[in-house]
Amino acid sequence: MEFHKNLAYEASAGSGKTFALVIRYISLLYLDAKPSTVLTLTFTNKAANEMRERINTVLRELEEPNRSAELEEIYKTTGISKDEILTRRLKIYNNFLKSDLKISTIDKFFSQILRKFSLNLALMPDFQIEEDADEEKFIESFLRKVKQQDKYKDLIRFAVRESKKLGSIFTFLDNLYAKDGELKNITINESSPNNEKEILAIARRLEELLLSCDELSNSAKKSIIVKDINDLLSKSWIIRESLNYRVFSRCFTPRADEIFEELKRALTIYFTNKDIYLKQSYMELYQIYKESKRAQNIAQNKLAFNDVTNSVFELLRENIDSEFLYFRLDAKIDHILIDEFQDTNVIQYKILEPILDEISSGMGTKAFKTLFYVGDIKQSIYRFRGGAKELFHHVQRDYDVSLLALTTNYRSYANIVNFVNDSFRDKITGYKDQHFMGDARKGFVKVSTSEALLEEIVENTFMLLESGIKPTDIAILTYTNSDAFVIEEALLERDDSLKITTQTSSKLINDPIVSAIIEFLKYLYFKHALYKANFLTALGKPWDEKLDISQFNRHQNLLTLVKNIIRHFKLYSNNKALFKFLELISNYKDIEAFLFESEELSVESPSKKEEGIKILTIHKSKGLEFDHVIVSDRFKKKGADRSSLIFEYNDIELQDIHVRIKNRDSFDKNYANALEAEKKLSAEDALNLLYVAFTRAKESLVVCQNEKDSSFSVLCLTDSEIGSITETKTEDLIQTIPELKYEKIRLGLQEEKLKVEKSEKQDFEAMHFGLALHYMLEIIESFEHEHIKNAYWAMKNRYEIFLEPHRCEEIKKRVEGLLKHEPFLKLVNGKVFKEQPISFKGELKQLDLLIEHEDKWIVIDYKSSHTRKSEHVAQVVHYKNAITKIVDKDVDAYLCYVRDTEIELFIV
DNA sequence: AAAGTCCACGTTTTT
DNA sequence: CGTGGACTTT
Repeated sequence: MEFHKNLAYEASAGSGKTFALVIRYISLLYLDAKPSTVLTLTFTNKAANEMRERINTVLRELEEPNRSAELEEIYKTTGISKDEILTRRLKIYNNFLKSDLKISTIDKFFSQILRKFSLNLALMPDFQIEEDADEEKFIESFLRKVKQQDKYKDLIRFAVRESKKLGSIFTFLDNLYAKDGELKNITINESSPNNEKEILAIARRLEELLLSCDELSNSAKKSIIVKDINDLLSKSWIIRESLNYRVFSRCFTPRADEIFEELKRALTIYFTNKDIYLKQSYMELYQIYKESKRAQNIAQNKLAFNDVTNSVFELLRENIDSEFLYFRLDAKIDHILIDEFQDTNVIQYKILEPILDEISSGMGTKAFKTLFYVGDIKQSIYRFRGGAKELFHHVQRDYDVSLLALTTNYRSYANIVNFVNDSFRDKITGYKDQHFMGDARKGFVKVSTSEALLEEIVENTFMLLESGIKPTDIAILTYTNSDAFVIEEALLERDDSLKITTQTSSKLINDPIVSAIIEFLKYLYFKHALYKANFLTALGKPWDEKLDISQFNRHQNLLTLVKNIIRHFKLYSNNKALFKFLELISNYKDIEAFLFESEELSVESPSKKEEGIKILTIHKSKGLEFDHVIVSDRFKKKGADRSSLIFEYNDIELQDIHVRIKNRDSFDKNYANALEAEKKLSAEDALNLLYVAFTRAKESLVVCQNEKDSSFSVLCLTDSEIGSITETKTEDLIQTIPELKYEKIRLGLQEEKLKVEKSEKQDFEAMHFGLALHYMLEIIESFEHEHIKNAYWAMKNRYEIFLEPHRCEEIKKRVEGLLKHEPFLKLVNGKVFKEQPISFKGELKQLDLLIEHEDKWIVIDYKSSHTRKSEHVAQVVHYKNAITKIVDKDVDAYLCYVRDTEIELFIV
C-alpha cells in the first residue's frame, strides 16, 4: 500500500479516529520523522493527553498479541516488515520518550508562540489566559478613551438614535473582534443621500389615495396612517408582495401597488444606507475598543483565547516573517497532524497556513514532509465559535490531499448504528450509512415522547438502573447547563442517595497532595519562603521546619523531578488526582514551562468524575462515549437568533458583513440571501448536534422528547423500542493497581525542634517581617492614608501566626511613614503595577513596584533592612536593565528602605 | 374561519 | 428579535 504524504480521513462517530491518528504518528516515526518535528493539534486538552497516552502505550506494547491490529496497520502504512518494526521498536520508543513532543491543543500551541514574541506586543511572557477578565474595568477604560478622543457625544447620540444600550453596542463590537483577522477584506461603501423624507412623502401619497376611498375599513384606515419611519416599518402590510389582499381589498387599485412599489424601492436604499451608517459608526468605535482591549491586556497581563489567536495572527501578518516565527519554536515542523479539523476556525487555519505551505512545497523533493488531518463535518457543532467545516474540503483541494472515509462504527451496537443511519440518512446531505461490528441483534434504542419531559427522563433513568446498569455507565446529555442542573435536582429528589456528577466538579489543584507538590515547585523556583511554609503546612508539618532542597535540581526534567519529590517526602497515595497530575506534567519540559503555563491546573479532578450518573451538555460530550445514554430535549424553547451581524462567506473567505435589521430581507436581495445562508448553516449545526448526541451511546440510547416544539422534530422520531437492554458487562478491565502505601508524615520531635539554632529563628522572623511588609504594600489599594486600615487587616490576617502583634503594628507604622514621604508619593504618581513578574534572560524576577509615567518608567524595590547593601543595588540595576529592554523608554530605578524611623529613597 | 394585532417569553454551546 | 398563544376584526 502506498504511503499518502497528504492524507485526510473523514471519520464518522466511533470509527476509530484516535486509532488512525496514533497509527499515523507512529508510522511517521518509523519513516524516520523526529518526534519534535511532528506537530499534533487537538481540540481539547483531554484529547491531547489521550493521544500522548495512546501513542506511548502502543509503542510500549507493540510486541504483545493485543497490539496486533496496530502492528498490522503500521506495516500497511509504512511498508516496513513486521519483524523490522519490532526490532526497531525500542529505539523509537526511547527516542519518543526523551523528545520534546509537540502534542497539544491548537490554543495552547498558539499561546506558546505568543509567549516567545510577547515583548513585541509589550506583554510580559508570563501572561495569563483567562476569559472575561474584569469586564467593568474594560468598559470603564473604553468610555474613558471615547471621551479622550472627543467622541462621547457621538456615542450618546448614536445610542439614543438607534435606541441601543451600551451592552448591545459591546456585543456588536465583540462579534467584530471575534473575526478581527478577517475584517481586512471588508470595505464599507459610500452611502447615498438620506431619503427618509422621500419615503414619508411616498407613504403620504399612498395614505391619501386609500383614505379617499369611502369603503376603507377601520383597521385598514388605522394601519395606512403612518406617523414616522419606524411606525411605517412596523406595519404588517409593508412586507407584502402586493396591497391587493383582504384588508385593502375594497379599495385596492393598481395605482396603490404602483406607489407601494415606489415605496419599496426607496426602502431598499434606506436599508442599505442604514447598514452603511451603522457599520461606519461601529468601525469608529471598534478602533477605540481594540485600543482599550490591548491596554487592558497589557495592564492585567491577561489575555482571552480570542486575544491570543488575534495577536498571533497579527504577528504573522504584520510584524514577523512566518519563517522566523516558526523557526523560534525550537524545532522545524515537518509533519502536521490535526484532529477534529471541522471545528478549526478560519483565523486558526490562516495561522497554520505557512506551515502547510512549507510542507507542501517540500513535496516531490527529497525532504520528508507530510500533512494529515481527521474530522467529521457531521460533527461540526462549533460554528458559533467560528468553526468552519468548509475548511475540511478546502484544504483537501488546495493541498492535493487524498481523502479516505472511515465508515465502520466500532463504538455502538448494531441497533444503535441502524437507528442513527435511519434517523440521519435523508437529513444530512451526503450522509453515508455506517457499518456495525458484531451481533446484529444487540443494542437498545428507545424513543419516548411526553408532555412531562422531566418525569420522563427520571423514569427512564430509573428504568436503566433497575435493569442492573451501574450509575457510572449512564450519561444524560442536555442542551444547556441549566437543563443539566434541573435533571440533577429531580433525580436527587427521587432518590437522594444517588451519585451524580455534573461537570462543574472539583479541580485538580484542590487535591492536597497535588497542591503541596506545586507549592514545593514554586519554592524551588522562586525561592520564596512563603511557598516553603505553604508546602510544609500542607503536609501537616510545622511551617518553620528545616527543608533541605540541595538535592533537587530545578533544571531537571519535570517529571523526574516530581517523582523524586514524591519519593523523598513519601507522598505516595492511591489518589487518582496524583496520577492525573503526573500525566499532566509530563507535557512540560521543566519547572519554568509548567509554572508559566499552568492553566491546565483547572483540569477537573478525575476522582469525582468517575462516580455516579454523568449529566453533561451535548457540547461537552463531544469526543466521549458512554455505555448508556439518555438524550434530553430542551427544557426551555430555543430563543430567537439575536446576533446583530450576519457574516457572509464564500467558501472560507469572509465576503461581506450585514447588519441585522428587522424586515430588511423584504427589501434587500443580497441581505435576504445572506440571511438565508446563515439560517441554513445554523440549522445544519443544530442537526449535527443531534448526530453527536445520538452517537455517544455504545449499548443503549434513550431519546426523551417534548410533545410540542421538540428540538428533535426535524428527525420525525416516533415512539418505539428496539432491542433489549444489554446486561451489565461482567468483564472486568479494572487492573489491579498495586496498592501504594501512604505513609504518615513524621511531625518531628520536640527536641529536634528545639535544636534549631536561635539565629536561624531570628532570621526567619525577619524574613516574615519583610514578607508581611511587602504584602501590605502590595495589596494596599492606592498610596493614600485612608487605605492603610484595610491593607493592615489583610496583612495581619495572613501573617499574625508568624509575627508578634507588636511587629504587625510596626509594619503599619512603617507603611504610614512611607505614605507621608513626599519624594516617594511623587514617584508613584503614575500608572502603578505591583508585584509584576518579569522574565528576563531566562531568569524570573518579581518587581515590587513598577510605575509608568508619560516620559519614563520607574522601578522601585522595597527593603526593610536597616543597612544599605551592595547586593540590593546590583539587583535593582538588573531590574532596570530588564525593564529598559522591554519598554524601550527611559527607566529610573530606586531602592526604598522602609524603616521605622525614616524612609530612605535613592536612585541607583 | 381566516387574517390581523398584541403581548409575553426566553435570551446556549467553550478552547 | 422571532415565535406562538390569545384576542380582535373582517
